[in-house]
Amino acid sequence: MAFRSEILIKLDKKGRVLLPAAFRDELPADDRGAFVLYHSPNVSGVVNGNSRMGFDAMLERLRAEALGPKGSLKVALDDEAFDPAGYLSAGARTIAMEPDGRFSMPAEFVEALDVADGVMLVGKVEKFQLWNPARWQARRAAEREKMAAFVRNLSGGEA
Amino acid sequence: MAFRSEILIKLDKKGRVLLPAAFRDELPADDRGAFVLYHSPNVSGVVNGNSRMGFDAMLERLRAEALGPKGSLKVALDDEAFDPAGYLSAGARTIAMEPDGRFSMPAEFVEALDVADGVMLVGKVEKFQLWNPARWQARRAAEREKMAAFVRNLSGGEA
DNA sequence: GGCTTTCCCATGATATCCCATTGTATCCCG
DNA sequence: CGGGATACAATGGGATATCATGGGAAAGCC
Repeated sequence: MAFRSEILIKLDKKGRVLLPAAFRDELPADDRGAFVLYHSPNVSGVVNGNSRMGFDAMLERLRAEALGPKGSLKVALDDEAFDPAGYLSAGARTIAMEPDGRFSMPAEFVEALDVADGVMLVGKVEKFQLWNPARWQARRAAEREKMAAFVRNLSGGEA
Repeated sequence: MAFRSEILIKLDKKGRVLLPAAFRDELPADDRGAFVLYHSPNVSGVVNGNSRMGFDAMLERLRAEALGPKGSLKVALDDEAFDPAGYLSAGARTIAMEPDGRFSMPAEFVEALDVADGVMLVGKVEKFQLWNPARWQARRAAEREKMAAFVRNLSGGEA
């Protein structure tokens, strides 16, 4: 399971978006009818997506990391302590797809992305992202620079 | 089963509140007609909600954890010892829904939340919370900071 | 008999279902 | 290897169902 490629998809006047076949094929075989969208925890204007399975697994790792083994009972009772998994959940929505792979984009995400008639879907290995197409172009240009620098600094075995 | 998303719901002049479809769908298939509301054990102004099943399971874990294997017998007899599960139960109410998913909010919760015409429902994975909308905004803003810090401190491979 | 609670119906907005269209990729067959 | 036939991906749009909400009528309850 690995999300790849960037695909520009129409947002039609009924608010529907198609999850491209390339992404649908990466959803678990036994849970193809729905997936999860959630606000990026630290970048505004970015919405992340994953399979329900993938999202839940991430929450679980998060809690294990943040709270230790006895965390589950504490997190169930303590409403004061900060719970990163709870935070992400609040910003997440389960999205059901029609048989043809389309879904209606919740208004909150349309606003967050500030998109009007197209959404850029970007594969990020174990998750994917939704971007405003123009913003993604800018981001992508910036990342190209960083990637080049990263490769340059890989100081391989060669002199 | 995982509660997600935040939804603002009207509290109408008859004291009714709708449990949104997104939350109703997370209730066990064989127990869709009712759920449980209970006061947060450590944050005033917050009311928690869960399926009857989920709430009971939490109480059970609580007793097992707090009192050990022989806890159930002890708790049945010892009225002197403090029983956290009993405490939570006292602050809990089973809420029956109408077929359309609405329920009438008990006055004690309306007071605790200090709401007049709207309630914010927030998904927290294995339970959900009810908030005064304005208070939730404040809480959410604070948590956004904490989340960003949390992500920052995940000390990736970068130097 | 007023008051609250429950049941039922109404309504606007949204989401879902279903069918149609177009373009591209794949297949099949000689 | 060409040349269509076929399958599937992406999109549009009408009809229908569901969601969230308001409000009237009926059924308790002191």
